[in-house]
Amino acid sequence: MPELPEVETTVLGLTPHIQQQPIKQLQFMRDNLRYPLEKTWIKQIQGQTIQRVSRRAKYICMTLDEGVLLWHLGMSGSMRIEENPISTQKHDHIYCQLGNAKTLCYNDPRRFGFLKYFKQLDDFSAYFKNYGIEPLAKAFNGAYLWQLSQDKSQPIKTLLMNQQYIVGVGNIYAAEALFYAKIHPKTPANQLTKAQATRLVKQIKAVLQAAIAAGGTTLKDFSNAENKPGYFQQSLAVYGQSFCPVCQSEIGSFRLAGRNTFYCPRCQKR
DNA sequence: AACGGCACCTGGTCGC
DNA sequence: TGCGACCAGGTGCCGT
Repeated sequence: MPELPEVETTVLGLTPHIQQQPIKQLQFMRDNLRYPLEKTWIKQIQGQTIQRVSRRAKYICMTLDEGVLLWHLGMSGSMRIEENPISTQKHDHIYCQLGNAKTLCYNDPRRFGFLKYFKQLDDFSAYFKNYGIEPLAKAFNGAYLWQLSQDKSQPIKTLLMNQQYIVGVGNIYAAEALFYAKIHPKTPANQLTKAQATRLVKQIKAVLQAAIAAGGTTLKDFSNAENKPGYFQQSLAVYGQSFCPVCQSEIGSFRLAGRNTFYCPRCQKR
């Protein structure tokens, strides 16, 4: 799913409906998402107010009076707001009724997503200790990526998608950014020139921002808080495409670390 | 340590 | 129309 732009879209869409709202009722329709949902959370969470909604990496964070709710959308998750009376959908797993009579619904066909409740902020912070830099942060620049890459021989695409180094970039946006930067996905990270690193960072930021502006990419399951799809799939240059928008060459693909990897053999020479 | 392989799930699509 | 194989935005464990 949901890479950074889809999570950001979800956060932006949810915020006006749920921020500063008390949680009146929390319902788990099943307890086996990727990680178990613990029944004891319900009592602890009900009655608390959602103070703030934010994104970290591919996670949605809801800061409560005490602790944080941490959501991950997995591959097929989405969240939407329903007005009373709510219309239920197949694969709705969590309902959260708010003080404003709206209901936050978590839907996830494949159930790779999850919800965690951290009562202690320290535990919440600790959860992210092995996560890397936010790609839209100012500190993420060409010099940073070049430095990060120096001791790594793995393909640059694999590095981009490793959340330990850079968060939020997944299979779609890694392919898109590498295409615009004219870098072959298999290029060993430590062979990037400084100029390439600078180009790549610029294109990562540009593609993520463009995707956020378009409301994310909907290949199949993703929808925003209004239950509407994103539009960025119309702007994809290489992911899932047949011909290069620049040179009209046939788009190539191969498997890299188990993921289908799209590229233009002419624009992205090794 | 770093990497590939695969499991976790459902559902859509394609070929027979 | 039906069935099996294969594929999908992510993550994490297990083996080499």
